[in-house]
Amino acid sequence: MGRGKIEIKRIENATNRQVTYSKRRNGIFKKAQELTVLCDAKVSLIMFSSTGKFHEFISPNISTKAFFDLYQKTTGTDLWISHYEKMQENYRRLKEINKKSRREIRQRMGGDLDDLNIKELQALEAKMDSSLVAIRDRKYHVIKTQTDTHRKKDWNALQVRNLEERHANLVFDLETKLDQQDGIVESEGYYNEAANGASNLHALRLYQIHHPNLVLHHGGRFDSNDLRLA
Amino acid sequence: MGRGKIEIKRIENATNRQVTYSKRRNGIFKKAQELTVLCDAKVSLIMFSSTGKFHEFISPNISTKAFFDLYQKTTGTDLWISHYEKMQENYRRLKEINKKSRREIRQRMGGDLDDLNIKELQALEAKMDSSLVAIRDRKYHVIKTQTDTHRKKDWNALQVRNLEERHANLVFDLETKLDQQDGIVESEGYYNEAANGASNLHALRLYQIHHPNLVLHHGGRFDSNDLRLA
DNA sequence: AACTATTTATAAGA
DNA sequence: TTCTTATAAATAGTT
Repeated sequence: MGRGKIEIKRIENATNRQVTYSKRRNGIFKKAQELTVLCDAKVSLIMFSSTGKFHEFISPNISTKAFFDLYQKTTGTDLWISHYEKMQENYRRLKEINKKSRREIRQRMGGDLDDLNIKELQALEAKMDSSLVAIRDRKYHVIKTQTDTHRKKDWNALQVRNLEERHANLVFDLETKLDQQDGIVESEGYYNEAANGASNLHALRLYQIHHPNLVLHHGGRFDSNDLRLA
Repeated sequence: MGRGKIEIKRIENATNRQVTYSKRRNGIFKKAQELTVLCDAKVSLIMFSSTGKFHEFISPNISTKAFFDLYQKTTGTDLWISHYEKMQENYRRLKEINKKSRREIRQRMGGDLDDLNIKELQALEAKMDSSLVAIRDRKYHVIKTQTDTHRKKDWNALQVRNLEERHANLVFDLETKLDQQDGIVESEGYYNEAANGASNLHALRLYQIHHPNLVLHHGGRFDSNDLRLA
């Protein structure tokens, strides 16, 4: 439609191409606008020229975000899935770690012991015992370094400690005889994984670059109210 | 452009509207296609009719996903951010819970005790003690219910147990005297939060609905190769 | 950015 | 729907 018929192929002359782009862009935006109004349709028309200039038309009755949601819902496509999957994977990992931690705590609290065998129970007991010693050590340290107003309590505490020490030795001797196995269940290895999960997440942050040549046709108008640069 | 000029306003007759939509849709798709080729532009044209029928044209030299990435990059908009933020919030929460769990375990292992006061140390010790009792109970239970081939071990274990029981009582008595406080630090409250975090995440799963009236114009063609229903 | 000869799109009718 | 065709609209080439 013009002085002569043209073949639909890339216009090699850059100036001509730019001029044609500009003319036809207005034409297609007008068409989109008319379609929106005449047929009560929702239309999203986004284009980038060969020089990277951006233009958009979107029906006034919908936002770009809503349009996308509708698009994804309709097509069954999920444009976010790759991002989501990475994050969900990290989340899943963290949950797993959490579950293990909670279980470990429960066991150390004396619950959730039903599916441990003797070997495991003994290992757990040994750990607990040594931990208790450490906690008591710390407690006595704190008590000892307190002011003289607590002297009496210190004495009591030391009494407990001596008793416990003697007892611990006794237990140890008996346990040594009892034990037939060697290894101790190691269950802290997964903490490193947690740290990795966190740093991977960081890489998911989306960039936010503003393009200087931004040109917007916004819905419902084709007159000079459009925002234009260049 | 037709037998008569028309006013650009919603066509009230549904049949006419549908017919016009159909004709003009073809027209605008052709225009988009020509623009793509003539001007070497990237074009995304998505539309939904008033009856919800979906049609799309996208330039053959780009995917919808890539188009969107380009769109976001160019406009500085981030259509995913709200989804991301929710997930990040959950992730952050889970990490916090995890940190607490790990700290609690470390404390129960006898580490990380430096910033606990006497009160807290005593509470921790009490917990550990009762946990140890539970673990031992379980161990003896397992031992007792084992076959007769382990009878000798059982006997040893019982010896340990008796000793420990007597000792535990002794400790308890002394501790009772020593303690001045009443409450016990409760530190399991956040497990509930963990459960909530997980279920919130669940709600983030994206729906995947395939629309039965799906119609696709895919890039670069306007002949009968298009997939069409309806 | 305008002009205008021509092509193209399409409204109405079949 | 699809085709036909008179007419409106878009635009290629020109100024």
